[in-house]
Amino acid sequence: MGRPTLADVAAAAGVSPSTASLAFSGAGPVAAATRERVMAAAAQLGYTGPNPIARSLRRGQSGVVGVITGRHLSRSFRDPVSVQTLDGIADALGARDLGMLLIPFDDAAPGVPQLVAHAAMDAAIMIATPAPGDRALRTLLARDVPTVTLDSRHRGTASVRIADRAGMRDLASEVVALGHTRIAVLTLPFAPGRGTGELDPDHLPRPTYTPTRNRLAGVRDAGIRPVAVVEAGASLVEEGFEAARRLLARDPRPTAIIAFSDLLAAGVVLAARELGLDVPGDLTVTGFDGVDLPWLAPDVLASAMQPFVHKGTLAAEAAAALIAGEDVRTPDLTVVPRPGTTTGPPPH
Amino acid sequence: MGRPTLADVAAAAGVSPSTASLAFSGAGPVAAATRERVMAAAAQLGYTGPNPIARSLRRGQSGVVGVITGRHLSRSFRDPVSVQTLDGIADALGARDLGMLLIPFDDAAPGVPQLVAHAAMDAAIMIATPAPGDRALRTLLARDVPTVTLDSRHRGTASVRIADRAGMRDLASEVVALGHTRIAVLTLPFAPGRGTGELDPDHLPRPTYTPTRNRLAGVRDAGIRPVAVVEAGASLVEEGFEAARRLLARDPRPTAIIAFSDLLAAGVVLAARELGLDVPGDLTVTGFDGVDLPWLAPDVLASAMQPFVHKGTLAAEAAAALIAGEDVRTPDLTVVPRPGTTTGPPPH
DNA sequence: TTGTACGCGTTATCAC
DNA sequence: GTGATAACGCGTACAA
Repeated sequence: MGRPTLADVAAAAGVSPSTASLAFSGAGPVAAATRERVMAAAAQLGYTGPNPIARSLRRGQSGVVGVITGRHLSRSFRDPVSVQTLDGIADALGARDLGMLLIPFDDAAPGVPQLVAHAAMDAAIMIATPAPGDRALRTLLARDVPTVTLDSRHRGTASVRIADRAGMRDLASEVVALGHTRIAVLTLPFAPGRGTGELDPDHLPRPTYTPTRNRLAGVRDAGIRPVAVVEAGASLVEEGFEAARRLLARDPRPTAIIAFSDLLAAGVVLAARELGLDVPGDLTVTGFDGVDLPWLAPDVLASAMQPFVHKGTLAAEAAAALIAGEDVRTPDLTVVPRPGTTTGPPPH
Repeated sequence: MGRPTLADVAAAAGVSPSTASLAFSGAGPVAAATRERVMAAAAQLGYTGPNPIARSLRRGQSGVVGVITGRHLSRSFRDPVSVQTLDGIADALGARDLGMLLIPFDDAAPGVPQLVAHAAMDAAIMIATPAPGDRALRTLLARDVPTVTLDSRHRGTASVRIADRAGMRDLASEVVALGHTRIAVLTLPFAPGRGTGELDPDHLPRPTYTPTRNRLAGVRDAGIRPVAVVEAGASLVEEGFEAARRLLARDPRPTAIIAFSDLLAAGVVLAARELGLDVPGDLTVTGFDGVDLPWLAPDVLASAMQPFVHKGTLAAEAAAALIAGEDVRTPDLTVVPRPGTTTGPPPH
């Protein structure tokens, strides 16, 4: 015989299955003596508790929240942004005894992973901001899995958003206030699957990717008309490095580069160092996100700090609320300026 | 009416439930025309595939592997060692369409999380090497969840292990060959829940924590009789820093410090820098693990590189094999020396 | 090639 | 406080 079932325990204890169930779940009135007998029988048979799958079937809930990360977890794990978000999610889910099922997915790759389409989950959180039509998101919605997205609003999902437009406006305004006029912008991707490339500052397409759109709007809100715009293919130090080489080769050289993420900005700083440029003496650099990059010492990026952990926590709480059938409305989070050491007046 | 079931689809298509099931799973002969009708009915009703929970119950498998990490994922995510291991696990599980359920657990905290005790999983992988009697491991074994551990052997589990004793012996031998005689050792914890502290080199307890035991044995294999031993409370840069301050305050000062992890060794290098000591001119430092610490530049730690990603892959494959009911025997992995820049002859 | 019948292990509901 | 019954949604012998 295989694993004992609750029915076996009940039989051994001389009670009905329903009573045994109550004894275990504690969800009903059971005489202390009866409970004792049930527990004793369970111990005797080596029964370690209700089969979680059967319980899930009966209750119609799996107790699991799917967390959709970028393909290759290595990237998510190495990216300080995802790490903090995941951390917040893990904390909040754990506090509710909800499981966290990690599902790597990349919309650029063909096919939809089995797990997105078929894994048991009561709700899902998409770590990466999905573009409109994102296949994972579509699949989840088709399955009626309540979904939480970050940074962007989609039909049928709850979303946790951040006031990044205002944050970028404030940050960019400081650059303007310092006297810069030849300002270049290094953006995040405008849409999934686009490579790195230079754009015409006067004819920028509308980014479908929300964070890019908001931050671009923030730059404009600050009254900046960039002398050059480079779109990075991803938020990576290497991308920032390459883009900065292009921007810094221009004549006249920009006196400030506004990057849409700290990782990109870090790449800019490294490129400037390699060219023998002083930051901020020769070049002002700003980032976004407010992550900790000790290896960039002695420089500390001027940035806008996002509350990533809190973002994760709110996302998980939103997921829990969706599971409970509640309506979810999450307030926009705000970003906090971080002065850093990478801004200064333009060289004359 | 709620979500449509396979029975609904079958009814709509005018076939029996079993036929509809076969049409979806593809596990039996179904006429093309019949399949068409079933799929059409499914599309019509918005049926997105078999309910994963019911399917799990029926098959007796959940398709999920639990991954037990240290409490607070932030720590695991920030620790380059865990990150690489998780990465390897994620890759190998994903390739098999197995879900990865992340379960934070700390044996030092009271209680066993619900998830360890009650989550549905076909197998588990413990990222952190469990000490004998580890409560999560005991719980998993009581549940008959096939479990894979790293670096240590336990009854009833498969294990992926590394030849760290030999690796440490080789590394330590090089320090000896350079002529050092006043060698201090900075170890990992001997057992869970112990704090930082200095130990008597002549009366060391036997570490219950396997990696510590093996690396200590490796140091002895190299013929070293340490002048001082400090046990770190955890593999953290800060711990290494504090321990190094103690060790470097000794008179006569050790000329070499052998640390049991790169993070600890990095802390040692930082402490040496703060004291104005030259590495390796005044102090030789070695680490273990072979992780990439760009922020320590220009120093690169002499170390022994563990194949963490591969370790994770093997662990996941072992888990899959256990699920399939196969016997698992994983070969010991070897470590590769990394020369680094932190070793040299002792000052005269 | 298709249909029937049953069981996976649990829990909600209701009667006693 | 306890027990009988049904149902959660599916897969699979087995019979047709």
